[in-house]
Formats: sequence, C-alpha cells, structure tokens
Amino acid sequence: MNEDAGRAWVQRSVLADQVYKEILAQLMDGKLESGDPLSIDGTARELGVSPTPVREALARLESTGLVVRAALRGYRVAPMLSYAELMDLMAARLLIEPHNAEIACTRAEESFLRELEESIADLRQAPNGPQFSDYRSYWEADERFHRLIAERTGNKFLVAAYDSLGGHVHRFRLFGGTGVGDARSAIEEHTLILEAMRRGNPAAAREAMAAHIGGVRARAAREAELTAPRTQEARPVP
Amino acid sequence: MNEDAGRAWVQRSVLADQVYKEILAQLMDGKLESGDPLSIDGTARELGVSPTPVREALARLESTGLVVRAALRGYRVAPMLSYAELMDLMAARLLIEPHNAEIACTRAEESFLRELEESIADLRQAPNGPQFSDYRSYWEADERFHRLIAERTGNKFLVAAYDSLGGHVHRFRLFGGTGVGDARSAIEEHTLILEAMRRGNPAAAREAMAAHIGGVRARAAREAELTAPRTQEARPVP
DNA sequence: GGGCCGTGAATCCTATAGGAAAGATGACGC
DNA sequence: GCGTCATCTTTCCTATAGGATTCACGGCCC
Repeated sequence: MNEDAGRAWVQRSVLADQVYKEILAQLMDGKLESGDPLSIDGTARELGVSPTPVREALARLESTGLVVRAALRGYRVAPMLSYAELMDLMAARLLIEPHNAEIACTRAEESFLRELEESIADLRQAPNGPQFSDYRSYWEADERFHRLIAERTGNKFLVAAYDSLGGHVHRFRLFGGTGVGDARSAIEEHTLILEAMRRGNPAAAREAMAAHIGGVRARAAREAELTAPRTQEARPVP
Repeated sequence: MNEDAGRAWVQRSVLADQVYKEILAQLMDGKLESGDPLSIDGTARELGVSPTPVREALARLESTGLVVRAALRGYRVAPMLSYAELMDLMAARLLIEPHNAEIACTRAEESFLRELEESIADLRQAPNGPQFSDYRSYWEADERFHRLIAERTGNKFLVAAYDSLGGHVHRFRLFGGTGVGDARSAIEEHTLILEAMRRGNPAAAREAMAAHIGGVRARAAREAELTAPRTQEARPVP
C-alpha cells in the first residue's frame, strides 16, 4: 500500500501539499464516502507519513467544506450534497458568478480572452472517464475558466466568495464513479460566454453566465433524479 | 440542554483554538503589523507552546486572509487593506448581504427576530475603546447580527460566501488603536433592518441592508481620508 | 567599488514519543 | 436476557528532536 516502487510521491516539496492533493483525490474518487471518520493517525499510516502534515492538510481542507472537524473527536468526511443543498449551491453561484462575468467583461483584454479560449480548448481535448484521475484535467480546465473570470474582476473578495462556494469541488465530487456527464453542453455554454465577452457586452456576459449556471443546475437535477432519489427517505431494503 | 452538566471538561480545550484566538487578538490590536513575518517557532516560544498547535492555527488563519503563506518560507501578516481594497470589500458585501437579508426576511420567525434584537441590545451596551480587548464584545455583537441573517437564509453556501469575505475581521482591524468610530450610526441602521424584517417586507429588508453597507462604506471612506490621503489607486489586474 | 560565493544562524518541515480522553469489547451481576 | 462496569484499544493532542532549506553577512575576486 505504501510501498510502491513505481510512485515515489515523496518529492522535495511540502509534504502537506502532497497529502492535501492525495486526500482530495480520494474524496473525489469516492474512496472516502460520506460520514467516514478520517482518522489522523490512520491516514498518516496509510500514506506512510507522520501525523503532522496530515493535520495541516486537514486543517486546510476544512475550509473547503469537504471535511468537518469536531473539537476533540477528529475529522469526518462531509456528507455528500443532498438535492436541496445542490440547489442551494446553484442559487449561490447564480448570485455571484453572473455578477463576476459582468464586471470581468468591462475589464476584458485580449490576453484574458485568449486565456479563456485556451481553457475551453483544454476542456475539449480532456478525457472525462469515470475515475477522478480520468477527468481531473477536465475538472481543472473547467475550474480555470470560472476562476479566470472571478479573478478578472480585480476584486479579491469576489474571488474569495467564489472560492468559498467550492462549486467545482462539490459538483465534480458527484461525478465520482460515473464520469462527467454534461461535457458537451458545458463546452457550448462556455463558448457562448466567451463570445459575449468578445463582443464587449457586459449584460450579455451576465446573461450567458446565468444561463450556464442554470443549465448546470438543470442537468444536475436530472442526474440526481436518474441515479437515485437517495437520502431523502431512507427506506429499509426489503 | 443540561445547563449544569459537569464543567470539568470545559477546561480541557484544544490548544490550537486558543493560539488562534491569541494571534487573532494580536492582529486586531495592531501588535502585529502588515508584512511582519510570523515565525512559527518564534510564536511558539512567545506563547509558551510547541510549534504544532501554532502551525495548525496559522493554517486555519490563512483561509481568513489575515495571514499569507509562502511555500517554504513561512507565514507573514497580510498587508492592511488599501482604500481600493476596502471599497472592493464593500462592493462584495453589497452583492451578498442585501440578498441574504431579503431571503432571511421571507423565513423570519419570532425567535430569529428576538435574537436580532438581542444582538442590537448587546451592541448598545458594549464598550468601544481603542484597544481590541475594549471593543471585542462590540465586534462580536456586530458580527452576530450579520451572521444571524446569513444563517437564516438556510443556505450554507451563502453563509460560506459571507464568511469568506471576512468583512468584520478586516473592517474592525482598521479600528486598532482608534476604537469603533461609527457605533451610533451602525446601531441605528441595524434597527432599521430589524424593523423591515418585523414588517415582513423582504424588499425593504434588502434596501435597509444595502443602505447599511453603503453607510459603512461611506464612513470608512471618510475615515480613510482623514487618517491618510489615498495614495494608492486601483491598480490594473495583471 | 561592485558582484559573487562560502559560512553560519535562523527557520521551516517532518518524524517520533507519550499523556489523556473517547469508544469498544467482554465479563459480571441481577 | 439485559444493564452496568472494568479494561483495552484507538485516537486525538502536545512536546521534543533532527534533517533540510533559506536568508543574512562577511570575505574574496574582478
């Protein structure tokens, strides 16, 4: 488990960062399920490191909402988003991200537009298989698109607000085991946003972003219906 | 529930939390100034604890934006907000908090309104001297008012967005050495928001909150002009 | 005089050890 | 059979030690 000659993932960098990414990958992959206790010592043994970096990584993960911390009782994996929570997340994104797009459009420059275009191109060529390692690059490109817009506002508090939602983390966590389901639609909508920005029309950019988030919400709702009307009423298995 | 449950375990607490509060107090008090390096070992020696809790406390403080972390070079105190950044903060708050107030108003109950009223009462009787220890209770009551509204939305992502701004942390940090300057106005505006909520008028609640944030912004701008002429202009995004 | 480089101190990062509390397991008594 | 209690294991939390790295300072060379 820890002895794998092929992966010497103990490099000369901050170990806490490596642990952070590893735990994040396991969370995305579904290896760690909702409510699982995330023991500090246990994780340290499993990864072959000491508890100190694990402690620091978990302290940072806590701010993402993926893990929850009880005062003297350790960390636990945050429960998967329920349908209502997913809708809440989309409502919050609808408040913040269209606004970001509008502001960013007023400050758009050619280099910025090119970066957006590049992220869309990366999105097109990224695989989107069922495992997190498969769709990781897709996830990164998608996140980069939205983050670029948030950062382009020039307002670091809007960036912080966008970050705090953890929209992509929570959304893509639901893809664990199934893969990205709405790649085609997402790429189309990203392109529409970019075009509105190219035209220099802030109102159109806002509307395009709102339409995109709305589309994500609708598709997420449909997926949630398809997979399982789970967790609302825990019916005993016959 | 049980108020008189054993008190013995209360004295046992996580040391990292105490370190967190202590560093926060020093930041608020101005004992730690912008750009100061915040050495882990040094802080540990100063507080008489080991580096491990300090490390965890700093990792959590990083998400508040009060300290910044360089990969292998330690932590530093984040620079004080410039005039432009303060305006950016208020712009972000104007996006989020009026919306929160509107949603919260639609779900207001008597207990919620009473809690709001209580926070305003606490605000009235709280001292607001120059040291952080003086206006700490004022700060807590003010923060509680806004947080109650955010939490009343029932949308934890809106709460997270509100948290991420760190509005009160940054705003009150500027009060270090001078004390709260706008207590009277703030109390009045809080009362107006509460009255709108009592009337059950979401649009009025939104407007009252927007007026409050606008008032805070105007007063902060005036203070900034008094203390130091704004030399820093909004710099273009990279 | 200015730039480059070696040495030393300070600091960060990680590992290990031990005390304390919570939870689990099993035995005992009713 | 069921509740209670003692014991044990697990886990969290803190302290300490040591390797690795960075920054500062002084000397040396051009």
